[in-house]
Amino acid sequence: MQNAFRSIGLIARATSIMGNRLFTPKNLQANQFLYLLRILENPGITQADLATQLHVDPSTCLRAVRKLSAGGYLTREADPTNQRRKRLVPTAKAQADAAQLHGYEQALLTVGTQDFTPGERLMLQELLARVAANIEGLNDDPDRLMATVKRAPHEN
Amino acid sequence: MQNAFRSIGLIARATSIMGNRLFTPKNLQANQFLYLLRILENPGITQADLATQLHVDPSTCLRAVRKLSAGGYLTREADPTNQRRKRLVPTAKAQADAAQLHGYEQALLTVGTQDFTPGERLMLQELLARVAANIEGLNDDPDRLMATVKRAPHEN
DNA sequence: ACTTTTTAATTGCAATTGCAATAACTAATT
DNA sequence: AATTAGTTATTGCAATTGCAATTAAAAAGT
Repeated sequence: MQNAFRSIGLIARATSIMGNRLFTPKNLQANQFLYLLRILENPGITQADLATQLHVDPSTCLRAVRKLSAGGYLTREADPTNQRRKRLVPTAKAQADAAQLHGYEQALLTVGTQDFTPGERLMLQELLARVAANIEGLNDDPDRLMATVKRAPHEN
Repeated sequence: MQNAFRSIGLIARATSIMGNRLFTPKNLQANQFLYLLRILENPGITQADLATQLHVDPSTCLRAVRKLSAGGYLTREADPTNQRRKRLVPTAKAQADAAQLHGYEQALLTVGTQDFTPGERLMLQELLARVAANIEGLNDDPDRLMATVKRAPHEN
């Protein structure tokens, strides 16, 4: 049996490529659909919070959001209480695509777990959510992973 | 509960960043350690096969391998039976780092599943391996995913 | 034997990414 | 109130990525 993280990497690369190919006709490359889904579910979210949710660099988030804005999928409204914060609000165009975006996510799950029992499907989602939480915990203490790597380093 | 593929994307991005940071002191950026692990486990593997295993573009694979070669981690030996095939063979330097690379993979698993029972850990690995197989199956029939996306397209 | 098709590795290109540093604004401290 | 520290968004930069097209070699078909 393979280390679970190898499978995770494979699946992530494969689905990213498929998603980008599927949505390029709508000018939604580069995982922009991931950002759009989150904004649709959290209207008014800020870039910083979105970057945290998606585990991408704030600058990466900025550029994806900028492209979505240029494409007419969202507007960036300054928060009256805090001039720096830009609230990301989906447009009607984004709302029109929401169903297809969720349909894509659901299709991935359907095909990816096509031979699963409902119980297995639920189990997978639960276990992965826990792994994600554990990995996010490393953000607050990155050295913990290093400490867990026990073998000798063989420095150059 | 989140769609499993969201968790997969999050985990993949987070671990990729951590891995790159951990191995930059050894000049192993850009997921090169993933390639090196596979080559260590499959000495003599060709670039095409490696690209298939890792689900990356052959050109991406070429450039990662080229950097590993430049860094002294492997040699590229022409296959006598087929002039085109270049067999990738790990060097002693690569062997010396093998333990640390496996240690990193193991550490990821340890931390990522720190609150799991052994049974849950095994279950996760099995379910993910099956998902990976299902997703790879899409390579042979990419339209199947599109067909599964049922919602209306709302073309531009 | 000759042509066509497939395979393996490669290159140019445009686009995305993360990191480091910066700007602008807000909060906290003295 | 003034200075310091922290937050939010941003930009320059170097590096990686996937796609499309190219080269070279092998296999298949005629």
